[in-house]
Amino acid sequence: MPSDERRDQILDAALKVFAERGFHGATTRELAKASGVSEALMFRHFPSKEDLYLALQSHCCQAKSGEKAEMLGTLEDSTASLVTLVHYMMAKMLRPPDRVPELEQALHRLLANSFIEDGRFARGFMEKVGREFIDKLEACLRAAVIAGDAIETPVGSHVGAWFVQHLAAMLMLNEMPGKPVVALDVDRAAQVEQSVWFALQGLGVKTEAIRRHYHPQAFALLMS
Amino acid sequence: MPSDERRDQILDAALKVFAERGFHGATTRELAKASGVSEALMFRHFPSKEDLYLALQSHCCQAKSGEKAEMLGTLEDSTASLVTLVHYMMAKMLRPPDRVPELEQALHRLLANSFIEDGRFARGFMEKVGREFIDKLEACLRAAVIAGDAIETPVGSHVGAWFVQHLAAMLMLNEMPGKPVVALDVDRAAQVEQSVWFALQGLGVKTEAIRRHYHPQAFALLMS
DNA sequence: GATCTAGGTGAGTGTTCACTTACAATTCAA
DNA sequence: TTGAATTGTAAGTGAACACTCACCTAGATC
Repeated sequence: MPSDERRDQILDAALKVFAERGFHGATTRELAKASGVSEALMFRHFPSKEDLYLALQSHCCQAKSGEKAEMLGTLEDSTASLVTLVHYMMAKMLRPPDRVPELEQALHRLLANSFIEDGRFARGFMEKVGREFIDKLEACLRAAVIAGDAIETPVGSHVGAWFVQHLAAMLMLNEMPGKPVVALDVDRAAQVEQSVWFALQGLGVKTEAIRRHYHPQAFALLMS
Repeated sequence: MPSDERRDQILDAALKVFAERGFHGATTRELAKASGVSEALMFRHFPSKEDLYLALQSHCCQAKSGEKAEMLGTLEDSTASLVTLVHYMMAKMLRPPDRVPELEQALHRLLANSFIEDGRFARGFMEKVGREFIDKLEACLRAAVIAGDAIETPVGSHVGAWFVQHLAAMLMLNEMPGKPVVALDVDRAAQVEQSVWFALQGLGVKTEAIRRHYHPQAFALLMS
């Protein structure tokens, strides 16, 4: 097999193993076995376990970037888009664990680990991948203010957009162990709906405007 | 030295080491050295590394519980208390790293690790320690609705209270690596202020009521 | 003052770790 | 057909790991 393919194959397998066991918890034997090659070959492609880990991180950054750009590009800057964006974000984060693709789950774990370590991977990832989302959300919020659907508040649009992202991230983190850490006594759909309301209200969107633009059932159908 | 004291001494030292290096990253040699005893003695008190880790988790749960109860008890259920609570929470999470006591920092890291693992520790901790806070916040929110300071929204008071807690947790997590993962271009005080606004608005508190009750500078003086 | 017990340790144990070496198989241009 | 480069591995290596064991020591008990 050509060198690049092998490399990618090793990286793909390593993502799962590192995500499951953490950097120190993963052994080189496991890593090699998971990618179906000998340890020796793995060490030829990546001179050390640490190098493999770092390569994996930049591999993830490149792979994920750009994926969303097209979807975001088709949305105009408006209150309706704002609602769509926020719902999309929350619904994505609150999917039941078996609906989250294995690779995405692994990536989330890697990101969470980075927060506990030096944060470098998470920082790089957020800058490349989170940015587009935040920028769009911000633009839509400003459009909503101009349209009279949202009021000006002391929460800056940029900061507010990040708060929404933070909330979504924590909702996901909460679901990451098999059993949620905090088990709210409402079902998933209601949790999505309420988190969307909370976020939009937090940004200063008027109650009446939310009611006008947000129809959770319609969104649910659209996305399934 | 009596057995219980030694036990506690080992646990205190282990908290820091486990927090810094993670479970797999921490070696028994380090753990013993940090607590100033031989490995042999450590293994007499805790039959395995895993046992030490588990003992540490329940030790933390017990130690922290009850600390806040008195402070919360003195607050009446009102809009003013709601504002106070939310500001207190956000200000606490957004302290500059050097103002966070070492033990608390370590506890936060342990909690974050638990989210990535099976979540059991975090779940136990939230149930014991988070509950009081959430209950109080919920009661205050209901009082605010009755007082006409907040509107009824589709966001349930219990769910809303947890969203506030989630946002606060993520703000902290964001600051956990030395350098914040997402660096917002406003200073800490403004970040606290804006997160309080965001949270209160998210809960449905009216703009006018927030403006009437929330005076960040006054709070800042009060708490320093 | 002999004995017992609980607190304490230096010097290991076998195992597993990240990483290496020596060497075989395949490819492919000259 | 050759031979240099690339792709691959079985079988190691020393170091570090979690954990143990034989043996101290101080002070209470009889």
